[in-house]
Amino acid sequence: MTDSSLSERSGLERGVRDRLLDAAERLFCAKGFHGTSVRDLTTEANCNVAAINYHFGGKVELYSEMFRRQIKLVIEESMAVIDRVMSSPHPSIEALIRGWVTAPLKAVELNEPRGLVLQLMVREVLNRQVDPERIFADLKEVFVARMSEAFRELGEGLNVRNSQLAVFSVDALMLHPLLFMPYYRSWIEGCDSDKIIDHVVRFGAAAIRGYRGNQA
Amino acid sequence: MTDSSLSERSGLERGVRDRLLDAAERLFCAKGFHGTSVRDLTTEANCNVAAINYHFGGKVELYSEMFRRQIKLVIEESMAVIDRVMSSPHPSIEALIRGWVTAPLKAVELNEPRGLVLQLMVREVLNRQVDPERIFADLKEVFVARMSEAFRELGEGLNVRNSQLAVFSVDALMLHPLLFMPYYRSWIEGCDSDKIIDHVVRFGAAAIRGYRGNQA
DNA sequence: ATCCCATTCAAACAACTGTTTTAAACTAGC
DNA sequence: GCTAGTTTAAAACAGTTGTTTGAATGGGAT
Repeated sequence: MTDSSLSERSGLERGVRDRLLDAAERLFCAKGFHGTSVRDLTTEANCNVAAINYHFGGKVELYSEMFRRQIKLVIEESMAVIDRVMSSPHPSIEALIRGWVTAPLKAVELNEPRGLVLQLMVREVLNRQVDPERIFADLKEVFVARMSEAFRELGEGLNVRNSQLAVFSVDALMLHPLLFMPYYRSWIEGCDSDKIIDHVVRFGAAAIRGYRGNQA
Repeated sequence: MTDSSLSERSGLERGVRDRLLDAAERLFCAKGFHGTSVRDLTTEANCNVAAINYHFGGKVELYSEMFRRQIKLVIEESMAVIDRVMSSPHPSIEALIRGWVTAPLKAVELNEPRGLVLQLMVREVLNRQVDPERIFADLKEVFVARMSEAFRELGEGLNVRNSQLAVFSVDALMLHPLLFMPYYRSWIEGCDSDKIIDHVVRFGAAAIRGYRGNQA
């Protein structure tokens, strides 16, 4: 009984290339680029060290490939949320923010990849392992453009720049607990992810409403 | 003419230990912990590789030492700002937030250590190179406690938990442009650090005022 | 001058890094 | 069954990592 026959029967085991991408997702998110060696990756993926260079060309290429795949998923999910909220009968700033931040914050609390990859995105911006422009181009053209447009529709009176700044700031409100969740939980009494989400929604919505009134 | 006599005359040259701490500040902030080798550090400090182990015991101990020193400075500055604003004739939420965020955001725009070390703090939380509790203990006990207290004084009606969450959220509003300043500048037309600071002040103050009204 | 202690130095240390090599195993096509 | 092409394997590659060694300095105190 060879390995391949066993893997075909189980129906779960995937090829070496996919196993490496899965291992990369887990390990890079947990320990970062420099903290993860190619031997960590290949033992996690149950394959030979040479497989990384054979299938991807090198460690950084594997990293970029995994990163690109994840970013694409994040953007798709986010766009779906915006469309869903904006096409609902009574769209509101609160519903929009809640739809945006709930999934990532819930995910990071459960240590799921959906939240961890956002942490890695921040780390990546600081480490500059790959060219940021190539990775974040879609984020700018697609997500920020669409979300700031939605903000202008819901919070009337916002000009373009202020709506873009508002998108960045709500991103800030979400990213902060996403990065520092343990500190929220231990420093603030009785603080769980539900309370944080409610806070972000109310804090962000109040800011956008109040902000609109006194802009230049 | 020996090295020591030369250094004494110049009055600027400091001991190897201090030169290593300076080099650590520059290089760790620029390239992170893993991205900086002990040989990078010692050549920058103009000393032998063994000096790190002799004076600090190892690379991580040098890192911790530099980090501790910088955190202390950050906390002291922040506390001074709070005291200055709160003892002024007409303290306001706007003045408090502006005093808090101006220095770091200006510093990061000029690539000064005052701002870079805050970037490194975020990176450190993600990399977990040193024990976070030991480093951030003062931040919790001193800074968050005092700032949330000031928020409660200025924004009457905030309870303890909401004022603490507000401190975290304003920190979020500051940290986000501090990490992503280049993206603010290139994605948002006509966006400089002054406009960002004004935005954070108005956005944060509007949130706290509006937030207060509808809390449970 | 002699001793002592702190400091600095070049050199070597073992362990680990990402990548390459070369041969073996496998899978299809004929 | 043979062969061509893709995939895997063990081993070695050259380079870097953080740390240690042991000898060589330096300046005071006795």
